[in-house]
Amino acid sequence: MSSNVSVTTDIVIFTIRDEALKILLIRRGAKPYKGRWALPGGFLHAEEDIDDCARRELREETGVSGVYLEQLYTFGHPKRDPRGRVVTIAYYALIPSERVQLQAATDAEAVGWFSMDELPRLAFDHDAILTMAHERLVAKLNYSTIAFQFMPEQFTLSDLQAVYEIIRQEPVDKRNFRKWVLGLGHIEETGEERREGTMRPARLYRTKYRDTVAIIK
Amino acid sequence: MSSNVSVTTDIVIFTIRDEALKILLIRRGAKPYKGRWALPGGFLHAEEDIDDCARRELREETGVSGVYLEQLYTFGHPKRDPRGRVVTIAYYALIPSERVQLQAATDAEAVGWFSMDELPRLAFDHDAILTMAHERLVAKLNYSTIAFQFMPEQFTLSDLQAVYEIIRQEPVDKRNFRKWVLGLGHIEETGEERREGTMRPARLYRTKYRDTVAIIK
DNA sequence: CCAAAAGTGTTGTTTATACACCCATGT
DNA sequence: ACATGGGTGTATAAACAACACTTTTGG
Repeated sequence: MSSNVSVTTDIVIFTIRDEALKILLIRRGAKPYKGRWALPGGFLHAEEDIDDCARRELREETGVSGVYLEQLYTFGHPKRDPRGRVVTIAYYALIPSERVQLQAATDAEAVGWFSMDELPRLAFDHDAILTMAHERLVAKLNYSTIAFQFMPEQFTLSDLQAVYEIIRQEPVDKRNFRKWVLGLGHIEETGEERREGTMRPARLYRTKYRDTVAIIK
Repeated sequence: MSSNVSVTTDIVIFTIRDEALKILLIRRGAKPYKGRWALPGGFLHAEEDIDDCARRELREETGVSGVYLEQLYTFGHPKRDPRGRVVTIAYYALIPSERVQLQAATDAEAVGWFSMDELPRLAFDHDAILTMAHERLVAKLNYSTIAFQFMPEQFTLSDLQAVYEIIRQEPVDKRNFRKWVLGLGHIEETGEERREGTMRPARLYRTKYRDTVAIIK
């Protein structure tokens, strides 16, 4: 019952930062693909569930835990890793923008956030993994509450709208958006407001079902 | 680069038969779970792509090839197989009803088609795999042309409607269904008709894009 | 002429889209 | 008083859902 197949998990970590959708990459310090940027990930431990493996890698690379994590797809082309036969179970995670700071928990030199439109060449088949994760995220915007996973505890409707605009790469009508998102019944007013600079304060909202991504419509 | 993890694929094979959605199961002849019904599947070969592994298992168990096959999910709980650490990449396949006959290509005693509502107890975590596959199939009916994969070369609109009714387990309005399915633009008349018994002949259709499952609306 | 499935339109309801002005605040 | 983003409603178009009768055939 042993084999010459190794199993890893790789994680595509998304966040919203500087008004863009960013992905976390790490620079490889060892062969193969030494010096290339790659998705965080690593080998499955002996007695570890695969979800736990992905969570562990996420925590080790970003210091973040308790965020949305979903299995994406399993990649297993025989030649995808020059070292030998490695099957990787790809996950993707969504991190609220506020928590991005915790990235300092890891070796700062070797970690970076990249926009989808300024990606470096990636190690292994990680570009294919990343592309699929991005497609899944864009698709899920339309039929789930996945975007809420990017939000901090409290947020304004404009904050939330910005997430949709950034991921869709196109403007969203303010009134229609508010009608739609309030009609979902998945967020509620906190009663507080955010005062910022010289403008009218914005009402703050929170998600009613913090850890759940619901399928909608 | 070797490990004590084994990798398998398991396949949930759906077809429409006797006016019901059926799943192919095989009876295990060896321990563990000897005598229990299980999903067809088997170990990943050394130089084999994982999709190819699933295709091979499908062919070995049913004699069928060239059908719709899609990766479902990867299951890897450390205790899911009593023999040791086995991660399984689950797939699901859709077989046109006409081709079901080819099942005789395998050991007839040990193979059976089961309806979702009369399933036996299954080996391993195969009930969880099967449940997920079924949910995926039902979900995909609503936003893809996946149901066409159950159809033979030529079929009537009533045949196709029956597939939707069987999977959804509820009646579908004939006029709305026809408007919708013809409006998709994915099927066309063959020009032929099917005469059967003492009733008005039905027009025959074929799918325009035989091997593609399109995402719709 | 009967039985059985094939085929065909209209209406009302819900959902999505387009679009522009007033409000509250800090300086 | 002004600059900035916050907040609000209506009208049109499109998609979806409900619903019943006529047609064609073989016996």
